[in-house]
Amino acid sequence: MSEETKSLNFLEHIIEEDLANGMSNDSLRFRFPPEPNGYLHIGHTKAIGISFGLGLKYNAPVNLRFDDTNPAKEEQEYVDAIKKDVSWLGYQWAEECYSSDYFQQLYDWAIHLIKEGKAYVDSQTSEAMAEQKGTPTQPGVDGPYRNRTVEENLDLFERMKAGEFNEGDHILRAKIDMQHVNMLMRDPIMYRILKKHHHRTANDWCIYPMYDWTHGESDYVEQISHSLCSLEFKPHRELYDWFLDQVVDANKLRPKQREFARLNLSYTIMSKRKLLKLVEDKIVSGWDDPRMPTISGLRRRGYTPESIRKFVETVGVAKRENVIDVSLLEFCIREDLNKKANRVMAVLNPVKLVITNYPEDKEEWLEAENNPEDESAGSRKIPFSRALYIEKEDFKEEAGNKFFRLKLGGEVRLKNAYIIRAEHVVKATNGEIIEIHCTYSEDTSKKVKGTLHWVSIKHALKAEVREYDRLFSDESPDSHADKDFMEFINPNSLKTIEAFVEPSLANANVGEQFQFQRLGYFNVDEDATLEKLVFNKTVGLRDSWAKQKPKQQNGNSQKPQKTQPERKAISVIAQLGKKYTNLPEEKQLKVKAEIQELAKKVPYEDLEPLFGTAAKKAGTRIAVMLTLGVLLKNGLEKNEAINDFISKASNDKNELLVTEAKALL
RNA sequence: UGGCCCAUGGUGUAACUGGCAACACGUCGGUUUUUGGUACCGAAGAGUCUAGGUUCGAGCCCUAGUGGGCCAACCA
Repeated sequence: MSEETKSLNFLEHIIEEDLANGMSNDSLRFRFPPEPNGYLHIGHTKAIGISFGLGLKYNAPVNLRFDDTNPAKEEQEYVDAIKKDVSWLGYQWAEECYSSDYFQQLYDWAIHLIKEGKAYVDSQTSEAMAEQKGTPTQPGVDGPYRNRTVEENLDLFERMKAGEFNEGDHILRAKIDMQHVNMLMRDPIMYRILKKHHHRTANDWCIYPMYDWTHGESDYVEQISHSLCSLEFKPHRELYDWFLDQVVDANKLRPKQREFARLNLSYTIMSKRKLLKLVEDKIVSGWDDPRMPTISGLRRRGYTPESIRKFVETVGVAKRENVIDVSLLEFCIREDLNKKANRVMAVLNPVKLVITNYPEDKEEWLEAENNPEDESAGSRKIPFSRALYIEKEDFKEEAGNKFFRLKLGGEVRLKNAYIIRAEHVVKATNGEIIEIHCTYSEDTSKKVKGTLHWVSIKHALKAEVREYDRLFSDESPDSHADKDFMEFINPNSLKTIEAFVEPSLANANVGEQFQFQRLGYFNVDEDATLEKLVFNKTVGLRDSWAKQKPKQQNGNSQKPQKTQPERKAISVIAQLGKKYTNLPEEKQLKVKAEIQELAKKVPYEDLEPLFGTAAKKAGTRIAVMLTLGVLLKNGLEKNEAINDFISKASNDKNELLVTEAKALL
């Protein structure tokens, strides 16, 4: 088990430190706390992966806790969907918890706070309270009800609970500090009246606790050691700790909140509210539309749990804002499916190909390997006959020798079958090629450049294939202050094609995944019926030919990559010098030579200012000295500044510098 | 007229108590190949936002600046 130890992320460092400081491994406990008000998306996967991943790593329990404190937005449907998604991802929670399980405890603690004079009932309008709250740059002011007596507060709060008041009449607030620099500490609301049916507690309660009052206390009840959430909760930490301070028992574990940067994916959005809009506006067919970044969407699209977990792991955890390129997600799914998906042949944009020397009524069933990556996948038989379909793209009447596919007079291999030669084409009146006539040879041992996939027309099955493109045309659609994300909707994100697939697919099951050879990975959509197959394109294969084509079009086109302006030689030298004294001798020689080479390009005007380099920066001075040496050798006259610089350096305490200086004396 | 957080190749993440900036994706080239896939080999690409400071030595510590993000819902 001497696997190379992977470096730890900052959360793991925190845990290691806690462990080193005496926390026992047994007290490690994590939680994933979604609000059941929508579907989970790829962004949540990161949070899930972090907490559950830590649970796996430290062999610690992880709770799934539904943060259900707002009955106006939450529904059982979402609870079920979330549970399904988390288990589908392959994680097992220790306990299924609900914030609503703690309503009574929270209420009791609230009473305690009131009695301590740390919470009070406010009876103003929300507008009035907002006004008193101030702004980030202006302190707030105390409201008129702030100093109600404990008795009055107790009485009012009990009557709030008893349902005597209407929504909005009163709220319970913590009494902290209206002038606090952190807005969240300006007497935050703990309870509001909500006369709504709750999906679990039904009508037992008409007062509901707010997030801040609930979250830390729930972590405490569950004895969560590390409560991990995304960065926007950082300002809440102070409140989290304040609320905890009011109730913790010194003998029990005190949870700590730590924050990480949430995941952003290029060309998509990650906000539940905005995703909901796509659903409501019928831009997509539902939360599980294969174009959606939801877990259910990705699942339907053909992403595997393994690939998503790999993705999250690869992405890492830190505190910096990030936008991850979708290409990484695509890499993860390709890598996984390459190993798992059986290969089949399907033609998406067909053109008819007739093998003129193949008998009209003959058919053969040829052996085809199911997966070259997996011997145990075995093989199957596929039918071959005189009339086939191949991809339109795979034939050109004329083409250069970079084109490995079929052209007139050229030979190509039909995958798992014979080698054919294109003899001539039949065109429609509009010039479109409608048939390619070929001859075949049974000798399959010959080397040819290209191999094409195909289906036998007589045996092929029709299938609907849905190809997806990104939903948005902008890399970061919801981060434009001046534009709405809806403006970037890609109108062509779904393309439906009538395709022809090999007959072995007749009994493919919903969800089953295949590689359509040379095209990509596809799975059977749930819309498929006995009569009609429906496939989703999960992701295409890497295609280095597709990348070639644009290059050829604009001739010897220049790369789109930005060429960086060349750095000034002197700044490179200074950079190199900085580390000079720190290097092992061998490398020093290398760098020295490098500096001397660069020095040839340095004008004296660039060099002189560096004579003033602080005495301490020996490395830089050495680099300057080396450069100067080259300039002098190339005919530069010594002047006062130069002599001064050299003489000072030759008396330096750094031996390397002294050596170089003396060489110039 | 504030507070907090962040800053390393195109992207993301590393770099242990300060000591030769690494890994993955992507890009480019090559080898193999009955998938222009896979696998394998190789290359380019950052000198760590800027300016100071501490140090023999700074991506890492300190100060200031710059840039970005977050903070004013009876949402979570």
